[in-house]
Amino acid sequence: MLSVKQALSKDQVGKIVQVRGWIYRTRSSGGIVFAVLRDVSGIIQTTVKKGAVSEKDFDDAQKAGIESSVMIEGEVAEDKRAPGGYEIRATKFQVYGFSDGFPITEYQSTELLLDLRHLWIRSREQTAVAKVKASLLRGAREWFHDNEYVEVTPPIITGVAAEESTTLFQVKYFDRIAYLSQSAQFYLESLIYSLDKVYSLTPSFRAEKSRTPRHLAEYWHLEMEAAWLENEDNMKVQEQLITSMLHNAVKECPEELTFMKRDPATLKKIEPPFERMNYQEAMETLQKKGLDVSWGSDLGAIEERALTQDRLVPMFVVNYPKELKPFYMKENPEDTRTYKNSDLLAPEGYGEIVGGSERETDNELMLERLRDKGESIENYKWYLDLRKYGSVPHSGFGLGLERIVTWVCKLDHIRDSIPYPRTVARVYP
RNA sequence: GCCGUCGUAGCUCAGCCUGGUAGAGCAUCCGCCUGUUAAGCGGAGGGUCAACGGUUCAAACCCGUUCGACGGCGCCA
Repeated sequence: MLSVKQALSKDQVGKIVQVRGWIYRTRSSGGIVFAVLRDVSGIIQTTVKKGAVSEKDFDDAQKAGIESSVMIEGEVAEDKRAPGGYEIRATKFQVYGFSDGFPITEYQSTELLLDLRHLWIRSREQTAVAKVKASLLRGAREWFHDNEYVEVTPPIITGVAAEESTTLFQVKYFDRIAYLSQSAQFYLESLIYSLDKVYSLTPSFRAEKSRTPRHLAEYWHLEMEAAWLENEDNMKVQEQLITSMLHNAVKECPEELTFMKRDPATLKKIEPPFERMNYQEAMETLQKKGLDVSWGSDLGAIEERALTQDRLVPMFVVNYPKELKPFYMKENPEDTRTYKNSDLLAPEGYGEIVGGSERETDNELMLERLRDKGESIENYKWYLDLRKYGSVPHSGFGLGLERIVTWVCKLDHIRDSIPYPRTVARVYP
């Protein structure tokens, strides 16, 4: 048994091979059936001629519609008329499962593809995206492994509603209420005291009613936290990690990237260091472009797009005003209006993909900020404890995996970066 | 939470402005076709026009309400 990709080779020409998979396209013209076969590795045309196979096999080949599962045996031939340049001339056509008229046809709407997601994930687009995603993840894990980070497994169900409780999903937890995690950060911070450098890959849940091409209610969150790490070094980790992810995808998935209209060469060229732009400079740049922003304005979708749409390499925006960011970030001693933090923006207008910062170590400062925000101190008791027993400077960040996939695969919407997107309007299938 | 667009055959849409009793292509089924590229030719079946209410002799079409979907903003990764 060969994969389709293996069969598509000059070495196989003249040999009898067996392939199996699903019918991707099929056309019949009386005495000959053209069945294009799909498997994980690609597609290949097979021709089934009357007389070259048994009568039953020929009947089955005529009947087998799109997505029927089959095994085909035949001789590999080079043929200019075949898409891809090679075809298999069948001597056997064995059907495992006939397919009813496949409901996804040439004409598709967004709604249909979401309703039939369990079938649409078989598409070549979805297959390519899934492979690229796996490659990006492998690149990330390799980098973490090479740099002695320990992968840890923080909880998904959490007990207190830390950080803007409105954005959390509630779950019934025995006879109490618990919440689905929106970030593993606090738990990762607690683990650096023993493991020094840690990371985790977990689903994160946000109950924000976001209706945008950049938001999911459930997404895969790659987070890292390291002791003794200052904000500038935190950015170095990000640019190295992302480079490792991109380069691994280029190495493992050049065909899938090209299929998604992403030239692998543009990713190959991305290397550290990424540009660091101060928040202040970002505001000035945007003002020069004619946008109505000033100190204290947040960078929304429009602003991020304006900053990055002509770039090919990600960029950091650093040192945001404190009022725009959460309480746990470290004050910037060079400008105490700001934090030692960074947002990493993807190029080509795709927007924020990573948010990170050095963490505050002064409990008094954090208590003050929490009080200002009207938060209940009780909820943060264990977190504040961490600073009481051998506090160290440390930093970390969170990366939205689907955001990177959206950029790398040039997707119009983040929902296509995950097999079963969870959005405000959809939990089915 | 806010702004906008759209619900007609299994799918993609036309018809709505200007009311008169339902159309096309694809898919399905039946024929024909030995080099097709989501082929071609002939035939058949397939519709509570999202739901409810109103106006009218008459509503897919005009008006209202509800529901659903999608596009965008905000929030974030």
